[in-house]
Amino acid sequence: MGPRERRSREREETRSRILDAAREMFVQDGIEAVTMREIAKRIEYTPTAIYHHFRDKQALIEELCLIDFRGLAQAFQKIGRIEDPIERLRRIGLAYMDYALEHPSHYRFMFMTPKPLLPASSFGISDGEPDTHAYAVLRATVAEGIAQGRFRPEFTDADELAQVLWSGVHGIVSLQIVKGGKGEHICWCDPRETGRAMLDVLMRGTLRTPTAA
Amino acid sequence: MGPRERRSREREETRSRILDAAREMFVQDGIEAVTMREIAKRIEYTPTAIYHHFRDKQALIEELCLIDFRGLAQAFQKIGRIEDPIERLRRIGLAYMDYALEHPSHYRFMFMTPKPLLPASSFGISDGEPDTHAYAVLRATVAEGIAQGRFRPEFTDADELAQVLWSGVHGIVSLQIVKGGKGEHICWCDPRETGRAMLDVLMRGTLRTPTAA
DNA sequence: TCTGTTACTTAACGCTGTTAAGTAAACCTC
DNA sequence: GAGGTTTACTTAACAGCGTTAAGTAACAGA
Repeated sequence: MGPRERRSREREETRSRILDAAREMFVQDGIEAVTMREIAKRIEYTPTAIYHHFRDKQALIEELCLIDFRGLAQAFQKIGRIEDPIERLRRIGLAYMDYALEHPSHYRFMFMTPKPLLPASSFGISDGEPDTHAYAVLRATVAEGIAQGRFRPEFTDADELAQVLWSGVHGIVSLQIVKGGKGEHICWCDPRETGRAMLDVLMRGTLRTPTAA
Repeated sequence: MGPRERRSREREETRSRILDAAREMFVQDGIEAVTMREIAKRIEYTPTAIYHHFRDKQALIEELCLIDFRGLAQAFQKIGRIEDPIERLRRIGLAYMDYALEHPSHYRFMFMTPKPLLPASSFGISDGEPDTHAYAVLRATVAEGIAQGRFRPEFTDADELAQVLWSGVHGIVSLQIVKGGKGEHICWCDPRETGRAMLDVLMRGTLRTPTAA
């Protein structure tokens, strides 16, 4: 615990302060309100200082989202203990929608914004990024259901079925995030309700033996 | 046909040239590549000239999208002649997804980007904007199906059911637009295929008498 | 011919993300 | 302990953005 450790600990500390400031602005005012200058001002540094901790703005926000998405990964892990793969799917869907609706800014950045093509496993976690990992969990669960013969016979491709299910819940939350409520003439229903309805529809539409309503 | 008409015709002409230039950049390089300065350069005007035809960038692109979305409205109108509301729903879903996949930039701007709160029927068309109108068509068709007792008894709210169906197809195309193919580790299926699968799932999940596969 | 409107340009403002160059302190080595 | 290197940060600037105030030159109508 010489001065070397202290230095790198201090470095990590300002790094965290940058992330925390960015998070606050990010969730409060949305992604377009996050400017490097304002993040810097909030922590009383110059904008340039941030570039010693993050390659650019994209990388900063990406890391922020990745960190915060670990919450979803943990929720998935807990769900993973449920035996019945179909019940597991249902719970995964609910957890996913809950997370999206509670972190709309994060969700928007991760799943509603095209990335400028990140250089393929840009940092440490390799292909363990939360989104890819989350898809892997979904796909595995779907595959388990297929193997158990729980789905209708036309669903043989785990990727296709997983993507249909993902699209269903993604559709609900993304439409809600971008159009929900506000000035629209459309009378938007409670997303938790339509979300549950969607999940029911997806299940009844894909399962061989429909569960009792 | 005095010089007065000629003047306003000329005005309309440069207005169209702005829209055409913007459209070209918009579909080719995506929304973030559209800068006022480059649009102006392409038609050999100064950036300021554009502001004599459009309030700001948002209004320009909005009008562009609205114009181009008339193609979808026309497709919906043709479909409207089909008698069976369920078959009509299916066709509406297919037309919607086709349009989205053929005009990803337009779609992204219209349904995947939060608007800075347009001042409620900002110009002429009032609440006849294509997106609201398209939803009205969908909702009416759903309501017709409900009235005919075609859906499962738990679906009584036309808005809720319409939003579930819309979310289903929106989920497919929006996920495809933002994540499709590219560098991902996920093995993405052909969106036309997953789209059809989604439509089948939605129908089987909502209809009282499931159609033959 | 005069007057007012119209379509456009020039020049600028304030903002953005980003970077080259400089500084001052802390560290390691001799 | 002196010298040199590394580190964390600042200063100052660049190029680009959307947007606007003010000016200009051509044209329309009286």
